Amino acid sequence: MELTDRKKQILKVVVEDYIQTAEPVGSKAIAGQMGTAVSSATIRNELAELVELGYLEQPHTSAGRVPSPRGYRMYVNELMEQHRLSLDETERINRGLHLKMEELDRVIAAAGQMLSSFEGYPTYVAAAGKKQLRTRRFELLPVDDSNCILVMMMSDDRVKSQLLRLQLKVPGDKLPMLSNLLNSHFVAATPDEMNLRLMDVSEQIEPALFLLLSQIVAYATRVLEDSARREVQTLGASQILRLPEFQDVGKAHELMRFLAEGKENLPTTDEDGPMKILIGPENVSDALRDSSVVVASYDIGDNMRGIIGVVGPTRMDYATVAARLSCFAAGLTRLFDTNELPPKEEKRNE
Amino acid sequence: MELTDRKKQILKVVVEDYIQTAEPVGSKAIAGQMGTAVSSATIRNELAELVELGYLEQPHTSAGRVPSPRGYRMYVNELMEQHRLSLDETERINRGLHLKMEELDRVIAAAGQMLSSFEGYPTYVAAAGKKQLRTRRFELLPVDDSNCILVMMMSDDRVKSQLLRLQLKVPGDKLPMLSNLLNSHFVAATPDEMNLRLMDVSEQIEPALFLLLSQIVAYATRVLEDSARREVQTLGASQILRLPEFQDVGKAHELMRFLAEGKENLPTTDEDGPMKILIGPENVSDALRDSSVVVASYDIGDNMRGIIGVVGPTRMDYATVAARLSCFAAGLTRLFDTNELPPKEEKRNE
DNA sequence: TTTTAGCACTCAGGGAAAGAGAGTGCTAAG
DNA sequence: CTTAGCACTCTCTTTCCCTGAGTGCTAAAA
Repeated sequence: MELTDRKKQILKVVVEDYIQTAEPVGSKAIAGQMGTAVSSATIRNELAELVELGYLEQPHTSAGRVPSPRGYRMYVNELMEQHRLSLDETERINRGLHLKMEELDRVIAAAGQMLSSFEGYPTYVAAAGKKQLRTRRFELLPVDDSNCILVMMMSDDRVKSQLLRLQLKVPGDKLPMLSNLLNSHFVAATPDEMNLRLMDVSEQIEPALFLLLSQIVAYATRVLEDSARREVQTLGASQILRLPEFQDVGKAHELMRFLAEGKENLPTTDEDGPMKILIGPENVSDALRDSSVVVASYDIGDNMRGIIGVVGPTRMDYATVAARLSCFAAGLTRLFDTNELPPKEEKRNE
Repeated sequence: MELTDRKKQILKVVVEDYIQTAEPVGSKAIAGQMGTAVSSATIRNELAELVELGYLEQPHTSAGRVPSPRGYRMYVNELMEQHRLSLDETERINRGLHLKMEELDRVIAAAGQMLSSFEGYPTYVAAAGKKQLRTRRFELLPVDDSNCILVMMMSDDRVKSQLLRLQLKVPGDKLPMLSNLLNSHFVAATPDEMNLRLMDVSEQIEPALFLLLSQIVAYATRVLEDSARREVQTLGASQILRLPEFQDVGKAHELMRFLAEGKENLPTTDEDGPMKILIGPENVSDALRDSSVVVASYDIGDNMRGIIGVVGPTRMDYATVAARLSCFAAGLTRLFDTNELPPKEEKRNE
């Protein structure tokens, strides 16, 4: 059943009032905030029906009304007005994002930190490769008798390097040979393939070199696997302690533990959509059943994709949070866009 | 004035009982726990004097006694018995430490995480170079017309690399020349010196190369500075919510904010000592005034030094915490000892 | 002089009782 | 369909009282 316009209007007022005050909203207050002049009694009748329909809840008989998850959902889907960020704020966000030019993880973490302090809620961020990473090129640089440098370039243009401590002395002039071997046999390989190929060449080369080779392959495998792993960082978790819904230490503890330990289970955006809102029980994780999550995704160059999300009480200012989040996501995508702004080599850092 | 043996014994009982229960300790309970048979009345007299002397406090007239910071200090300095970890536990710690072989930051963070879950308190970790880091060697590898790879080795044997996006096309055959220039003019330099030297060579080379050169120098400078910066990580902050002293959300919030935002001000060990215990008001930071900190340091190879610390209520089990912390510090030092265990190149990772 | 038993006293914590206030549901009139 | 009026409900706060743990003091015992 479709709600009448007036019911929707009332629902909207209730949600927005409750978002601000965290107190059940009474009929009189609603009447005051509604443009059209209707008496509180009328409102009361409407409220009773909205409760009936499951959009509102009543903490106890003689209290005001509180939105139910379903009410929030309706609000988010139909009632909520697009919040327009002030130019000033957009500016501030973009400026903040451009400030830092460091390693990928840190830029993202800094963004999450900033978002968290804007919203007053905890946030989380993560980045992961879109497709399986592969090796692209190897280079071995001699250092001295017992050390050499391994440089490895990956399919997403990132470069990793590492000092290799040689167990057995390998004459410097063997390195180019080994380097060639790597580039001929171990390029464009996924972690799984690496080890297979290692088997293939095992008989072609002398044992001393093979030892070094397997050391290199092990390192490369780990780097590839590491980059594939999506590492979630949470920021500003302590913010929840400001909120009235977490004045109960037990509840606060539960959520904070989840944010610290179970963060891998925080929601992601769907494949298609750029943003996703999960309200209360819509969350799968038990720890989030009384909270809401808004999460957006952004592109990191062409090969990676990241997410940035906000965790808050169901009584969250969805309009503003969603607006800010889009702004952040857009800003990050722009920041990582390789086709723009030439002097940005730093962003591909690791 | 020196305390009598019996007073010390009583103080010890009070501290240890309070550490366990977090409840003020009464004279009767003390009488029960003391080996020598004395009546509670006698204890009461002694207690009154200990309060007089500032070793104990009384929350209110008719409550038991609670150790004052001074009491804890006395306990830590003289009364506390060396806690001996069980072999099993030492084993577990060392096994846990050896498991991970990743980037430095992560190994350390993993150690902090483990420590935190052992103690049930928040922990913090950090690592920093002992002396100013310098450049040691540069290498430029061609990729294609508009990209090349910069490899840079530092005085602590770490290697960093980076894809450089060239603003102007630089013919591949110019790279060795540039590489030589770098190795002849920019080696063994601190960040400050780097820029000075850049000035020196500015006229010797053509503008296109100079642009690239300054890009490289900027990158190198940043890397050197980054490595010098001591980045503190805090772990398990939410643990405090389990403690009775932080059932007050306000207090919990204050400390958690500090752990998240002011962590740079967390105490370090002194130059000399390997471990340091700070009790309540001995802490400089306001947020730690009601808490205690135990911090230990460890060596990371020859060039770096790290700290690992525990934050808890003044009512902390100092004996156990100190013992575990030493074990962790020793384990980490051993883990990072380059002169041992040949196949460990990974630990010098970044 | 030190220790002990005895006893009155203090004070925090918990529970019951009472009052206030906000808000509802219902009824009857507009 | 809307509104005014009114009785009713329920939480929250305050107050009061009681209980119990633990003390401090005094006077006797060692």
